[in-house]
Amino acid sequence: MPASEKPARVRFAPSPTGTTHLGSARTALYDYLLARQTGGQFILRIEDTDRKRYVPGSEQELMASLRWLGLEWDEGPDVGGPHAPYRQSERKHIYLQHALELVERGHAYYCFCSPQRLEKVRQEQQRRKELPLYDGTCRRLPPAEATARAAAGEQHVIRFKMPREGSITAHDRLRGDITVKNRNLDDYIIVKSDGLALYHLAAMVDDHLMGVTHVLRSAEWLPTFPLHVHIVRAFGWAELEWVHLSLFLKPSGKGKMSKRDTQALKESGYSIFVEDLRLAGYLPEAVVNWVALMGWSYDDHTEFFTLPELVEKFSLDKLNPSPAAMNYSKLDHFNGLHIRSLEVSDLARRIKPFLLNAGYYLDDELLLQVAPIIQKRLVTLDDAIPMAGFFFQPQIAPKADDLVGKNMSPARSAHAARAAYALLAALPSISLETAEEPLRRLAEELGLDAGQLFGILRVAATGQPVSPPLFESMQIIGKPVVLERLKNAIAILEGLAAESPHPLAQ
RNA sequence: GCCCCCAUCGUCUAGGGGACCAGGACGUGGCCCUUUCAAGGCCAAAACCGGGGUUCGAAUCCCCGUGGGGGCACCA
Repeated sequence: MPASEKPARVRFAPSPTGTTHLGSARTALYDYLLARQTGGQFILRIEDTDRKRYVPGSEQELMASLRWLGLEWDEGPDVGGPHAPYRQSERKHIYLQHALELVERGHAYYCFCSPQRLEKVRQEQQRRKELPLYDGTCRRLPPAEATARAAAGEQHVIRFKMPREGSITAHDRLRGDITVKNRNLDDYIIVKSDGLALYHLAAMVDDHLMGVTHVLRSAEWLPTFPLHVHIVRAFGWAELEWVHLSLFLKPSGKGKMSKRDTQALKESGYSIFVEDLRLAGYLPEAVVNWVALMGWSYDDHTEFFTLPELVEKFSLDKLNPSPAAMNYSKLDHFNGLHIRSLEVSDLARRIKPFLLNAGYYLDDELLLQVAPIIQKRLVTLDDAIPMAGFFFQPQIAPKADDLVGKNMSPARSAHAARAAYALLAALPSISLETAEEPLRRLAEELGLDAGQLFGILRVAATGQPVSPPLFESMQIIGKPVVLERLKNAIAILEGLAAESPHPLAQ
């Protein structure tokens, strides 16, 4: 185990504004891995300071998705912890108190400008192709006057008083030192007129109060990163270890996912939402494995990882700063790999809800027999429905054309089926051991390829031209039912032969 | 427009001055195996954005271009 990091207290801090997507899942995964690897804590904090964007139910979905992925947190809104509450909307007074401290110490000031005026200023700046920054009107107010006006109840916000000169250098774990001139930074609003803090203040206050050591977040935060460091330094708090993770790009690699891309992706059967992937039959193990490898690598030859293995092998030093396009065919590959590594009973357990959902009556014993023969063939759990649904249907309805053997006439197919019926009927039971050899000999006697005969039997017994292995399937279906279905197939083939316009065609 | 980040096969990546006519994985093509479909095995095609430096030597370090991406809210 790499002991390079001290016990890390990390936080995953999503805002409850929508459905959990893969980018969040990866951040949470890395948080979890770092915490578990170093013997630290994984904190879940809900950043719900913007009540306008709050989506009811998203918090529940978020927690369900994290738990589905196997990422349990040590402290959070539902499990509590030493720094509760873990929901920012419940910590309003804490932020306000800290903002006032900043005002008193000259690092922040009251601003009484109306949103309308600010909008006008911004438009003018943009027309003049300038950086749209606050023009500093209230920054020049005498502090005593500003405090008096605020105390008198005048509408106001609190802005951070950005130094006008010089620059700030902050360290990012993946990119090294990042230096920005202070004049390119704004006097950001840190407390809104409703008294609630913005992310910039709230997150920094919480990270400090909660003893967070490492901040892992998306690279989208890089532009405001210097502001956050300014705030931390204004308070005189300990510097954090900043890790800005690479962005996730849409599969084409051209930019991040938009609403439209998200919809288009769904139509092709994939999704960036964890919930959708679960519903589509992906294993949490596969999603974790796939997402872990987008922006992180171990060595050249190992790519298959379980969560415990990732806890052991993960390292911040192997993180890659460049944006990564999502490769869904690789997700499919990982899903197949993880499905194949499952115990049969586990696989059966996971397939069950998909079969049930598709309306198939479920016999657990039967499912346990079916699972091993489809295990190598599944890409998603959902694939079990078209692949093995017939096992759970009392009736099958093979298509007449499918029953005709390859390069054979209906009459000849019927003849072959009758011969196979006689052979199988005489067997004590049907299995690979008992039926394969005799059937191969029969094919030879009939002048057929084994594939031609087996094809007819496959469609007759399973109702479909593509199925799990024939003998294993027939064994599961059972001799009486196989014979009954074969009889039915013979009847269909004979009917087809009777109406055939080419009686001589063989 | 301004600020910031990034830059190796189609995609995810290894590589941190000589071990690289650049390795692995997905995908693609071919072959083998084979009762269908898979799985598995083998093989192949496929990349260091460009230009300058530094150096005996650069995919690797520096600079400049170019390209791509992100951000510029009383959102997070």
